[in-house]
Amino acid sequence: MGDPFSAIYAVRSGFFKTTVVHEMGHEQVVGFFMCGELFGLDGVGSATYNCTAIALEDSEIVVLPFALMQDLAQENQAMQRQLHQILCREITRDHGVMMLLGSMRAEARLASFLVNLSARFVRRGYSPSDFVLRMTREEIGSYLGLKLETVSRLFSQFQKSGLLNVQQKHVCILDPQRLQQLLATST
Amino acid sequence: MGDPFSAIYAVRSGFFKTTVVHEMGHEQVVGFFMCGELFGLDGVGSATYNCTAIALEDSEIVVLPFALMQDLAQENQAMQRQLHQILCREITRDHGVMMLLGSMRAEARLASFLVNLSARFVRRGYSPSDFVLRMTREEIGSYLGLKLETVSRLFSQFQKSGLLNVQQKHVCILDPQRLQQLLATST
DNA sequence: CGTGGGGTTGACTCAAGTCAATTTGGGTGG
DNA sequence: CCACCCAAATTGACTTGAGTCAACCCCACG
Repeated sequence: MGDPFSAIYAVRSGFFKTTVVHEMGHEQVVGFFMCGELFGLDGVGSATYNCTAIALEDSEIVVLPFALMQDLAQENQAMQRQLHQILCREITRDHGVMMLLGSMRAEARLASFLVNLSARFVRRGYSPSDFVLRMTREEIGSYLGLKLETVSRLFSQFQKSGLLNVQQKHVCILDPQRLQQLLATST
Repeated sequence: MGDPFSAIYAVRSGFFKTTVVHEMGHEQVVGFFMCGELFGLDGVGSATYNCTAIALEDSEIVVLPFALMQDLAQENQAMQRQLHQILCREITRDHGVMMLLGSMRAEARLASFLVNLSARFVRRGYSPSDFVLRMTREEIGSYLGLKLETVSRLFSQFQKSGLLNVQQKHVCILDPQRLQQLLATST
Protein backbone atom coordinates (compact mmCIF):
# COMPACT_ATOMS: atom_id res chain seq x y z
CA MET A 1 0.00 0.00 0.00
CA GLY A 2 1.23 3.46 -0.86
CA ASP A 3 3.78 2.21 -3.38
CA PRO A 4 3.51 3.82 -6.81
CA PHE A 5 1.20 1.83 -9.04
CA SER A 6 2.86 0.15 -11.96
CA ALA A 7 1.59 -3.37 -12.42
CA ILE A 8 -1.00 -5.92 -11.52
CA TYR A 9 0.01 -9.36 -10.27
CA ALA A 10 -1.06 -12.87 -11.17
CA VAL A 11 -0.50 -15.62 -8.65
CA ARG A 12 1.52 -18.39 -10.26
CA SER A 13 1.76 -20.51 -7.15
CA GLY A 14 1.11 -20.03 -3.47
CA PHE A 15 -1.41 -17.97 -1.59
CA PHE A 16 -1.86 -14.25 -0.79
CA LYS A 17 -4.01 -12.00 1.30
CA THR A 18 -4.65 -8.31 0.65
CA THR A 19 -5.43 -5.86 3.43
CA VAL A 20 -6.46 -2.25 3.78
CA VAL A 21 -5.78 -0.16 6.84
CA HIS A 22 -8.26 2.12 8.44
CA GLU A 23 -7.49 5.30 10.37
CA MET A 24 -4.87 4.55 12.94
CA GLY A 25 -3.52 1.10 12.43
CA HIS A 26 -6.66 -0.99 12.33
CA GLU A 27 -6.32 -3.40 9.45
CA GLN A 28 -8.76 -5.61 7.59
CA VAL A 29 -8.32 -8.45 5.13
CA VAL A 30 -10.20 -7.70 1.90
CA GLY A 31 -9.25 -10.68 -0.20
CA PHE A 32 -7.49 -14.01 -0.54
CA PHE A 33 -5.84 -14.96 -3.81
CA MET A 34 -4.73 -18.32 -5.05
CA CYS A 35 -3.10 -19.70 -8.16
CA GLY A 36 -4.39 -18.03 -11.31
CA GLU A 37 -6.00 -15.06 -9.59
CA LEU A 38 -5.09 -11.40 -9.95
CA PHE A 39 -4.45 -8.73 -7.35
CA GLY A 40 -3.28 -5.12 -7.39
CA LEU A 41 -6.29 -3.93 -9.37
CA ASP A 42 -7.10 -1.43 -6.67
CA GLY A 43 -4.16 0.68 -7.77
CA VAL A 44 -5.35 1.16 -11.35
CA GLY A 45 -7.16 4.41 -10.76
CA SER A 46 -4.83 6.07 -8.34
CA ALA A 47 -1.16 6.79 -8.42
CA THR A 48 -0.50 4.31 -5.63
CA TYR A 49 -1.84 0.98 -4.40
CA ASN A 50 -4.58 1.12 -1.78
CA CYS A 51 -3.98 -2.38 -0.51
CA THR A 52 -1.06 -4.32 0.89
CA ALA A 53 -0.55 -7.86 -0.40
CA ILE A 54 1.12 -10.48 1.79
CA ALA A 55 2.13 -14.00 0.83
CA LEU A 56 0.79 -16.62 3.24
CA GLU A 57 3.28 -19.21 2.06
CA ASP A 58 6.19 -19.41 -0.39
CA SER A 59 4.70 -18.13 -3.61
CA GLU A 60 5.49 -17.07 -7.15
CA ILE A 61 3.84 -14.22 -8.99
CA VAL A 62 3.78 -12.93 -12.54
CA VAL A 63 4.19 -9.18 -12.84
CA LEU A 64 1.95 -7.61 -15.47
CA PRO A 65 3.07 -4.02 -16.11
CA PHE A 66 -0.12 -2.06 -16.46
CA ALA A 67 1.18 0.38 -19.06
CA LEU A 68 1.90 -2.59 -21.28
CA MET A 69 -1.58 -3.98 -20.73
CA GLN A 70 -3.07 -0.63 -21.63
CA ASP A 71 -1.09 -0.54 -24.85
CA LEU A 72 -2.20 -4.03 -25.75
CA ALA A 73 -5.79 -3.15 -24.95
CA GLN A 74 -5.55 -0.15 -27.22
CA GLU A 75 -4.44 -2.28 -30.13
CA ASN A 76 -6.58 -5.27 -29.52
CA GLN A 77 -10.29 -5.13 -28.86
CA ALA A 78 -10.50 -8.59 -27.31
CA MET A 79 -7.70 -7.67 -24.97
CA GLN A 80 -9.52 -4.50 -23.98
CA ARG A 81 -12.68 -6.40 -23.25
CA GLN A 82 -10.72 -8.88 -21.18
CA LEU A 83 -9.22 -6.10 -19.13
CA HIS A 84 -12.58 -4.52 -18.45
CA GLN A 85 -13.94 -7.87 -17.47
CA ILE A 86 -11.18 -8.38 -14.97
CA LEU A 87 -11.82 -5.03 -13.34
CA CYS A 88 -15.54 -5.61 -13.27
CA ARG A 89 -15.32 -9.05 -11.79
CA GLU A 90 -13.49 -7.51 -8.87
CA ILE A 91 -16.43 -5.13 -8.39
CA THR A 92 -18.91 -7.98 -8.46
CA ARG A 93 -16.79 -9.99 -6.06
CA ASP A 94 -16.73 -7.07 -3.65
CA HIS A 95 -20.49 -6.69 -3.86
CA GLY A 96 -20.76 -10.31 -2.81
CA VAL A 97 -18.59 -9.67 0.21
CA MET A 98 -20.61 -6.56 1.08
CA MET A 99 -23.74 -8.67 0.97
CA LEU A 100 -22.12 -11.20 3.25
CA LEU A 101 -20.87 -8.65 5.75
CA GLY A 102 -24.05 -6.64 5.70
CA SER A 103 -26.68 -9.29 6.06
CA MET A 104 -25.47 -12.74 7.00
CA ARG A 105 -25.08 -14.26 10.44
CA ALA A 106 -21.72 -15.58 11.55
CA GLU A 107 -22.62 -19.17 10.74
CA ALA A 108 -23.62 -18.33 7.19
CA ARG A 109 -20.52 -16.20 6.66
CA LEU A 110 -18.14 -19.02 7.45
CA ALA A 111 -20.20 -21.47 5.41
CA SER A 112 -20.10 -19.06 2.48
CA PHE A 113 -16.36 -18.68 2.86
CA LEU A 114 -15.81 -22.43 2.82
CA VAL A 115 -18.13 -23.01 -0.13
CA ASN A 116 -16.32 -20.29 -2.04
CA LEU A 117 -12.89 -21.74 -1.24
CA SER A 118 -14.07 -25.19 -2.17
CA ALA A 119 -15.31 -23.99 -5.56
CA ARG A 120 -12.03 -22.28 -6.26
CA PHE A 121 -10.01 -25.35 -5.32
CA VAL A 122 -12.05 -27.66 -7.49
CA ARG A 123 -11.65 -25.32 -10.46
CA ARG A 124 -7.92 -25.81 -10.07
CA GLY A 125 -8.20 -29.58 -9.98
CA TYR A 126 -7.83 -29.98 -6.24
CA SER A 127 -10.28 -31.75 -3.99
CA PRO A 128 -13.40 -29.71 -3.26
CA SER A 129 -13.80 -31.28 0.15
CA ASP A 130 -10.34 -31.70 1.54
CA PHE A 131 -7.93 -28.81 1.82
CA VAL A 132 -5.50 -26.92 3.99
CA LEU A 133 -6.26 -23.35 5.01
CA ARG A 134 -3.30 -21.14 4.50
CA MET A 135 -4.62 -18.34 6.68
CA THR A 136 -5.07 -18.09 10.45
CA ARG A 137 -8.40 -17.91 12.27
CA GLU A 138 -7.70 -14.25 12.85
CA GLU A 139 -7.30 -13.58 9.13
CA ILE A 140 -10.49 -15.46 8.33
CA GLY A 141 -12.24 -13.47 11.03
CA SER A 142 -10.94 -10.19 9.72
CA TYR A 143 -12.17 -11.04 6.24
CA LEU A 144 -15.59 -12.13 7.50
CA GLY A 145 -16.05 -9.36 10.05
CA LEU A 146 -15.79 -11.75 13.00
CA LYS A 147 -13.44 -12.28 15.92
CA LEU A 148 -11.01 -15.17 15.83
CA GLU A 149 -12.70 -16.89 18.80
CA THR A 150 -16.00 -16.85 16.93
CA VAL A 151 -14.39 -18.44 13.89
CA SER A 152 -12.83 -21.12 16.05
CA ARG A 153 -16.13 -21.83 17.82
CA LEU A 154 -17.95 -22.09 14.50
CA PHE A 155 -15.45 -24.62 13.20
CA SER A 156 -15.98 -26.69 16.34
CA GLN A 157 -19.75 -26.36 16.03
CA PHE A 158 -19.69 -27.40 12.37
CA GLN A 159 -17.59 -30.37 13.30
CA LYS A 160 -19.88 -31.38 16.14
CA SER A 161 -22.88 -31.28 13.82
CA GLY A 162 -21.12 -33.49 11.32
CA LEU A 163 -20.71 -30.88 8.59
CA LEU A 164 -16.95 -31.20 8.42
CA ASN A 165 -13.77 -32.27 10.13
CA VAL A 166 -11.26 -29.70 11.29
CA GLN A 167 -7.82 -30.38 12.57
CA GLN A 168 -6.16 -26.98 12.94
CA LYS A 169 -5.68 -25.77 9.38
CA HIS A 170 -6.79 -28.97 7.73
CA VAL A 171 -10.45 -28.98 6.72
CA CYS A 172 -12.46 -31.87 5.34
CA ILE A 173 -16.01 -31.11 4.24
CA LEU A 174 -18.33 -34.03 4.94
CA ASP A 175 -21.72 -32.61 3.98
CA PRO A 176 -21.37 -29.99 1.23
CA GLN A 177 -25.12 -30.05 0.67
CA ARG A 178 -25.96 -28.93 4.18
CA LEU A 179 -23.13 -26.41 4.17
CA GLN A 180 -24.60 -24.84 1.06
CA GLN A 181 -28.01 -24.67 2.71
CA LEU A 182 -26.53 -22.74 5.61
CA LEU A 183 -25.97 -19.80 3.27
CA ALA A 184 -29.69 -19.25 2.97
CA THR A 185 -30.06 -18.91 6.76
CA SER A 186 -31.48 -15.43 6.75
CA THR A 187 -30.78 -12.82 9.40
CA MET B 1 -30.59 -6.64 -12.60
CA GLY B 2 -30.56 -9.37 -15.20
CA ASP B 3 -31.12 -6.99 -18.10
CA PRO B 4 -28.57 -7.30 -20.88
CA PHE B 5 -25.66 -4.97 -20.31
CA SER B 6 -25.35 -2.17 -22.80
CA ALA B 7 -24.54 1.10 -21.11
CA ILE B 8 -23.42 2.81 -17.96
CA TYR B 9 -25.43 5.67 -16.50
CA ALA B 10 -24.50 9.11 -15.24
CA VAL B 11 -26.85 10.85 -12.85
CA ARG B 12 -27.77 14.23 -14.26
CA SER B 13 -30.16 15.14 -11.49
CA GLY B 14 -31.87 13.31 -8.68
CA PHE B 15 -30.83 10.42 -6.53
CA PHE B 16 -30.51 6.64 -6.98
CA LYS B 17 -29.86 3.52 -4.97
CA THR B 18 -28.47 0.26 -6.32
CA THR B 19 -29.29 -3.10 -4.77
CA VAL B 20 -28.23 -6.70 -5.13
CA VAL B 21 -30.39 -9.64 -4.18
CA HIS B 22 -29.18 -12.65 -2.32
CA GLU B 23 -30.55 -16.16 -2.51
CA MET B 24 -34.28 -16.07 -2.06
CA GLY B 25 -35.44 -12.51 -2.10
CA HIS B 26 -33.25 -10.92 0.51
CA GLU B 27 -32.03 -7.61 -0.87
CA GLN B 28 -29.28 -5.22 0.12
CA VAL B 29 -28.45 -1.66 -0.87
CA VAL B 30 -24.90 -1.46 -2.21
CA GLY B 31 -24.71 2.17 -3.23
CA PHE B 32 -26.29 5.60 -3.39
CA PHE B 33 -25.64 7.84 -6.38
CA MET B 34 -26.16 11.55 -6.76
CA CYS B 35 -25.67 14.13 -9.47
CA GLY B 36 -22.50 13.51 -11.46
CA GLU B 37 -21.94 9.96 -10.28
CA LEU B 38 -21.95 6.79 -12.38
CA PHE B 39 -23.71 3.48 -11.91
CA GLY B 40 -24.12 0.31 -13.91
CA LEU B 41 -20.40 -0.48 -13.86
CA ASP B 42 -21.14 -3.85 -12.33
CA GLY B 43 -22.44 -5.06 -15.70
CA VAL B 44 -19.24 -4.39 -17.61
CA GLY B 45 -17.79 -7.84 -17.19
CA SER B 46 -20.87 -9.94 -17.55
CA ALA B 47 -23.58 -10.11 -20.16
CA THR B 48 -26.14 -8.70 -17.74
CA TYR B 49 -26.31 -6.21 -14.87
CA ASN B 50 -25.78 -7.61 -11.40
CA CYS B 51 -27.50 -4.74 -9.64
CA THR B 52 -30.87 -3.07 -9.80
CA ALA B 53 -30.93 0.73 -9.79
CA ILE B 54 -33.93 2.59 -8.37
CA ALA B 55 -34.57 6.34 -8.42
CA LEU B 56 -35.37 7.72 -4.98
CA GLU B 57 -36.88 10.89 -6.45
CA ASP B 58 -37.63 12.28 -9.90
CA SER B 59 -34.31 12.05 -11.67
CA GLU B 60 -32.58 12.42 -15.01
CA ILE B 61 -29.81 10.21 -16.28
CA VAL B 62 -27.39 10.27 -19.17
CA VAL B 63 -27.03 6.94 -20.96
CA LEU B 64 -23.46 6.14 -21.96
CA PRO B 65 -23.46 3.19 -24.37
CA PHE B 66 -20.53 1.09 -23.31
CA ALA B 67 -19.59 -0.07 -26.79
CA LEU B 68 -19.16 3.56 -27.73
CA MET B 69 -17.00 4.21 -24.72
CA GLN B 70 -14.84 1.24 -25.57
CA ASP B 71 -14.37 2.56 -29.10
CA LEU B 72 -13.41 5.96 -27.78
CA ALA B 73 -11.02 4.41 -25.30
CA GLN B 74 -9.40 2.46 -28.10
CA GLU B 75 -8.72 5.62 -30.07
CA ASN B 76 -7.83 7.90 -27.26
CA GLN B 77 -5.37 7.04 -24.53
CA ALA B 78 -6.62 9.70 -22.12
CA MET B 79 -10.13 8.35 -22.53
CA GLN B 80 -8.92 4.85 -21.83
CA ARG B 81 -7.18 5.93 -18.68
CA GLN B 82 -10.31 7.74 -17.57
CA LEU B 83 -12.37 4.64 -18.06
CA HIS B 84 -9.98 2.49 -16.06
CA GLN B 85 -9.98 5.06 -13.33
CA ILE B 86 -13.75 5.00 -13.13
CA LEU B 87 -13.82 1.24 -12.77
CA CYS B 88 -11.07 1.26 -10.21
CA ARG B 89 -12.62 3.96 -8.10
CA GLU B 90 -15.64 1.73 -7.74
CA ILE B 91 -13.37 -1.02 -6.41
CA THR B 92 -11.78 1.32 -3.91
CA ARG B 93 -15.17 2.62 -2.85
CA ASP B 94 -16.34 -0.94 -2.24
CA HIS B 95 -13.26 -1.70 -0.17
CA GLY B 96 -14.18 1.25 2.00
CA VAL B 97 -17.65 -0.14 2.53
CA MET B 98 -16.22 -3.58 3.29
CA MET B 99 -14.00 -2.01 5.93
CA LEU B 100 -17.01 -0.24 7.39
CA LEU B 101 -19.20 -3.34 7.45
CA GLY B 102 -16.45 -5.60 8.69
CA SER B 103 -14.99 -3.61 11.52
CA MET B 104 -16.95 -0.56 12.63
CA ARG B 105 -19.57 -0.29 15.33
CA ALA B 106 -23.04 0.93 14.45
CA GLU B 107 -22.30 4.43 15.71
CA ALA B 108 -19.20 4.77 13.56
CA ARG B 109 -20.99 3.40 10.51
CA LEU B 110 -23.68 6.03 10.58
CA ALA B 111 -21.14 8.76 11.30
CA SER B 112 -19.09 7.57 8.34
CA PHE B 113 -22.15 7.58 6.15
CA LEU B 114 -23.03 11.14 7.10
CA VAL B 115 -19.47 12.41 6.69
CA ASN B 116 -19.33 10.80 3.26
CA LEU B 117 -22.66 12.31 2.19
CA SER B 118 -21.60 15.69 3.48
CA ALA B 119 -18.39 15.60 1.46
CA ARG B 120 -20.28 14.68 -1.66
CA PHE B 121 -22.81 17.45 -1.19
CA VAL B 122 -20.17 20.10 -0.63
CA ARG B 123 -18.34 19.04 -3.79
CA ARG B 124 -21.54 19.84 -5.66
CA GLY B 125 -21.86 23.27 -4.11
CA TYR B 126 -24.50 22.36 -1.55
CA SER B 127 -24.23 22.91 2.17
CA PRO B 128 -22.02 20.34 3.89
CA SER B 129 -24.04 20.54 7.07
CA ASP B 130 -27.63 20.90 6.05
CA PHE B 131 -29.30 18.43 3.74
CA VAL B 132 -32.28 16.23 3.08
CA LEU B 133 -31.89 12.47 2.99
CA ARG B 134 -33.59 10.96 0.00
CA MET B 135 -33.57 7.43 1.39
CA THR B 136 -35.53 5.80 4.20
CA ARG B 137 -34.07 4.58 7.48
CA GLU B 138 -34.50 1.07 6.17
CA GLU B 139 -32.39 1.81 3.09
CA ILE B 140 -29.68 3.42 5.18
CA GLY B 141 -29.76 0.40 7.46
CA SER B 142 -29.52 -2.01 4.57
CA TYR B 143 -26.51 -0.15 3.20
CA LEU B 144 -24.79 -0.04 6.60
CA GLY B 145 -25.67 -3.56 7.69
CA LEU B 146 -28.02 -2.35 10.43
CA LYS B 147 -31.72 -2.59 11.19
CA LEU B 148 -33.92 0.44 10.65
CA GLU B 149 -34.67 0.78 14.36
CA THR B 150 -30.97 0.95 15.11
CA VAL B 151 -30.51 3.71 12.54
CA SER B 152 -33.41 5.64 14.03
CA ARG B 153 -32.05 5.24 17.55
CA LEU B 154 -28.62 6.41 16.46
CA PHE B 155 -30.05 9.54 14.90
CA SER B 156 -31.86 10.27 18.15
CA GLN B 157 -28.72 9.58 20.15
CA PHE B 158 -26.63 11.85 17.93
CA GLN B 159 -29.21 14.56 18.33
CA LYS B 160 -29.32 14.18 22.09
CA SER B 161 -25.56 14.52 22.29
CA GLY B 162 -25.63 17.70 20.23
CA LEU B 163 -23.92 16.28 17.16
CA LEU B 164 -26.76 17.14 14.81
CA ASN B 165 -30.42 17.96 14.42
CA VAL B 166 -32.74 15.47 12.75
CA GLN B 167 -36.28 16.16 11.74
CA GLN B 168 -37.39 13.09 9.78
CA LYS B 169 -35.37 13.25 6.55
CA HIS B 170 -33.90 16.67 7.21
CA VAL B 171 -30.43 16.55 8.79
CA CYS B 172 -28.39 19.44 10.09
CA ILE B 173 -24.87 18.66 11.27
CA LEU B 174 -23.89 20.79 14.24
CA ASP B 175 -20.49 19.39 15.18
CA PRO B 176 -18.72 17.95 12.12
CA GLN B 177 -15.48 17.73 14.09
CA ARG B 178 -16.88 15.35 16.67
CA LEU B 179 -18.73 13.40 14.01
CA GLN B 180 -15.45 12.85 12.21
CA GLN B 181 -13.83 11.65 15.42
CA LEU B 182 -16.53 9.03 15.84
CA LEU B 183 -15.13 7.21 12.81
CA ALA B 184 -12.00 6.33 14.74
CA THR B 185 -14.01 4.63 17.50
CA SER B 186 -12.48 1.21 17.13
CA THR B 187 -14.33 -2.04 17.67
C1' DC C 1 -60.36 14.21 7.44
C1' DG C 2 -59.08 9.57 7.47
C1' DT C 3 -55.30 6.39 5.88
C1' DG C 4 -50.95 4.34 5.63
C1' DG C 5 -46.07 4.36 5.14
C1' DG C 6 -42.26 5.97 7.49
C1' DG C 7 -40.31 7.10 11.86
C1' DT C 8 -39.63 6.82 16.93
C1' DT C 9 -39.30 4.61 21.31
C1' DG C 10 -39.37 1.03 24.95
C1' DA C 11 -38.75 -3.69 26.91
C1' DC C 12 -36.68 -7.75 26.23
C1' DT C 13 -33.53 -11.31 23.86
C1' DC C 14 -29.62 -13.26 21.98
C1' DA C 15 -25.62 -13.58 18.87
C1' DA C 16 -21.24 -12.31 18.96
C1' DG C 17 -17.55 -9.99 21.55
C1' DT C 18 -14.42 -9.89 25.54
C1' DC C 19 -11.42 -11.72 28.82
C1' DA C 20 -8.95 -15.40 30.43
C1' DA C 21 -7.17 -20.04 31.07
C1' DT C 22 -5.46 -24.07 28.61
C1' DT C 23 -3.96 -27.03 24.74
C1' DT C 24 -1.70 -28.03 20.43
C1' DG C 25 1.93 -28.51 17.37
C1' DG C 26 5.53 -26.74 14.44
C1' DG C 27 10.09 -24.86 14.61
C1' DT C 28 14.61 -23.91 16.83
C1' DG C 29 18.72 -24.30 19.28
C1' DG C 30 21.47 -26.98 22.43
C1' DC D 1 17.18 -36.09 18.82
C1' DC D 2 14.89 -33.94 22.29
C1' DA D 3 13.20 -30.25 25.14
C1' DC D 4 11.60 -25.99 25.01
C1' DC D 5 9.18 -22.02 23.12
C1' DC D 6 5.68 -19.52 21.24
C1' DA D 7 2.17 -18.45 18.02
C1' DA D 8 -2.13 -20.28 16.92
C1' DA D 9 -6.18 -22.54 18.31
C1' DT D 10 -9.60 -24.03 21.56
C1' DT D 11 -12.86 -23.59 25.23
C1' DG D 12 -15.45 -21.54 29.07
C1' DA D 13 -17.74 -17.76 31.68
C1' DC D 14 -19.51 -13.51 31.36
C1' DT D 15 -20.89 -8.97 28.98
C1' DT D 16 -22.92 -6.18 25.64
C1' DG D 17 -24.35 -4.11 21.28
C1' DA D 18 -27.61 -4.65 18.15
C1' DG D 19 -31.82 -7.24 16.82
C1' DT D 20 -36.70 -8.29 17.71
C1' DC D 21 -41.29 -7.34 18.76
C1' DA D 22 -44.66 -4.22 19.71
C1' DA D 23 -46.93 0.12 20.60
C1' DC D 24 -47.37 4.60 19.13
C1' DC D 25 -46.61 9.11 16.57
C1' DC D 26 -46.15 12.08 12.55
C1' DC D 27 -47.33 13.92 8.35
C1' DA D 28 -48.03 13.73 3.35
C1' DC D 29 -51.66 12.40 0.28
C1' DG D 30 -55.94 11.34 -1.71
